[in-house]
Amino acid sequence: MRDAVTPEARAGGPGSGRGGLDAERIIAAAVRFIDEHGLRMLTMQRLGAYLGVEGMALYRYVPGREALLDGVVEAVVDELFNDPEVHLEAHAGWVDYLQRLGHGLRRIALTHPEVFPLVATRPTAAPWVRPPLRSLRWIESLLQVMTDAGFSDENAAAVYRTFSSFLLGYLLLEVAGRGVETGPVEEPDVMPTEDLSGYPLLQRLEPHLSLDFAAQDFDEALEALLDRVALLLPRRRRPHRLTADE
Amino acid sequence: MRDAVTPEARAGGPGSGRGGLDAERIIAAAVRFIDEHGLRMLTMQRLGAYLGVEGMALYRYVPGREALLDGVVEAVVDELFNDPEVHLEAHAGWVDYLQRLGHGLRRIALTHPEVFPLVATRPTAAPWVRPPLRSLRWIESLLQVMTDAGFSDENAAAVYRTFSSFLLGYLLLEVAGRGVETGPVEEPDVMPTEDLSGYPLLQRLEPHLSLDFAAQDFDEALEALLDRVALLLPRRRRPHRLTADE
DNA sequence: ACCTGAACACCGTTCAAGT
DNA sequence: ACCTGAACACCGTTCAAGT
Repeated sequence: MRDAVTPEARAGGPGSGRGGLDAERIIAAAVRFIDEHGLRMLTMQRLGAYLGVEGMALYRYVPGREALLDGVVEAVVDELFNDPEVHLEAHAGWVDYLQRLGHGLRRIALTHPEVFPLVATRPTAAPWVRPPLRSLRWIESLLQVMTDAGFSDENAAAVYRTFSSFLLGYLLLEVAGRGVETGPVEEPDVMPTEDLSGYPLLQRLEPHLSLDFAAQDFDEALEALLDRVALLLPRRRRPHRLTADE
Repeated sequence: MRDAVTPEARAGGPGSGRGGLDAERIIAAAVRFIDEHGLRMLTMQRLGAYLGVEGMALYRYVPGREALLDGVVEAVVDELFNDPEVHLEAHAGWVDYLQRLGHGLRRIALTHPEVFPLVATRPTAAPWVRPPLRSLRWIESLLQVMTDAGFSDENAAAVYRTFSSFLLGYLLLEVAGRGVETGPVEEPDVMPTEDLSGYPLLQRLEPHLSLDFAAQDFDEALEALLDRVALLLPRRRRPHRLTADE
């Protein structure tokens, strides 16, 4: 629904184009605001100020705070459509497809770590829509690819469920590890490195527990999941792995 | 820290024992309040009323709302210590141990579906503490069991990470599916069964997408995870599966 | 047409005052 | 010793009023 972008000169503030509010612009500003200041700082009045306006002005374009957050989630998830690494059409088999999709969602999580908990935990439109893949278009696309690849309806659905919970758990932890308060919380008030006396193994293994095994873990775990999924395939239709030709 | 339970006659209100507040009782009431009314209804004043007192009275025992929520998370997670199905000591090998632990956490999630999102997303005491297994005692115990079973330090830590993200993703989705608003949200305002025209596969597969494959999925996925973990073991030390002796 | 001031009901939190 | 009233700063939200 691409509407003519009004004036938008008058650079200046972070609202970037003070000339004319509209829902889309407000939501985009909310995303940036959360990226910069964290979810718990987002207030109607502060978002208004961020856009050079009083908070109440936003209500002309957005039904309320909850709807705004829904819009934020939708906007962030929709970035997947503009990710050049993730083509809905041009994929080399379902393994390649799921890998691209998984990495695309991971990129979103890492680009908007403060928004991702919202993507993960906001109620979905229907009970069978599971975060973080919460766009009907993408769910349909995934089911399409899987059934085309020879998976039964049941198995295609099971893959969607498994894939969702894998991404949700993995990315939420990865993002939480990067110093994100995933709830509405105060300053972390950094615990003075917890007293680990009485926990000898925690002391010894602490270096191994720190995140930053993240990228590697992710690929391995995704690989394992895909291997397991491959076993669901009825015949000898093993996926043509990452051979770039079609 | 079992302190003499004061009067507590005067039954009546849901506060159950109006005779004397204290942090423990307030936290327990908060857990019950969230179970009954949902997280988004929990307010200092409403919790006060629930306990037969004005909201401000709580501040004598609890530093503030955030600390209260931390207490809620801790209390719920600590239920694991009283779960007769989960014995820290009496386990028949690491597979049995991880299965009991996983099911114990699932039971917690299903007992307190409205609290679990808090368990899942609240910032942890240290960056290497990963929800939902966020008790130092349990993490230590898990690492102990795994290293005792012959896993290297690196692998024991990797198992903790993998296990955590599996449980987090799986249980958060399961709980979200059971009509829980996992965020601070208004009435779900049940979408009038979304328009699925244009999404033929979603229409066709919708029955397969509904949750309630939950329990089965969980066991299967946990099994798969444990099989994968078993491959990390150096020698022929395959776990003695569920033989109840010793 | 679009924004603002003032107002309302509700938060979390503090503290002097009551009992 | 323990709770409450009143107050403060801040929410989300509505609406009559300004421009």
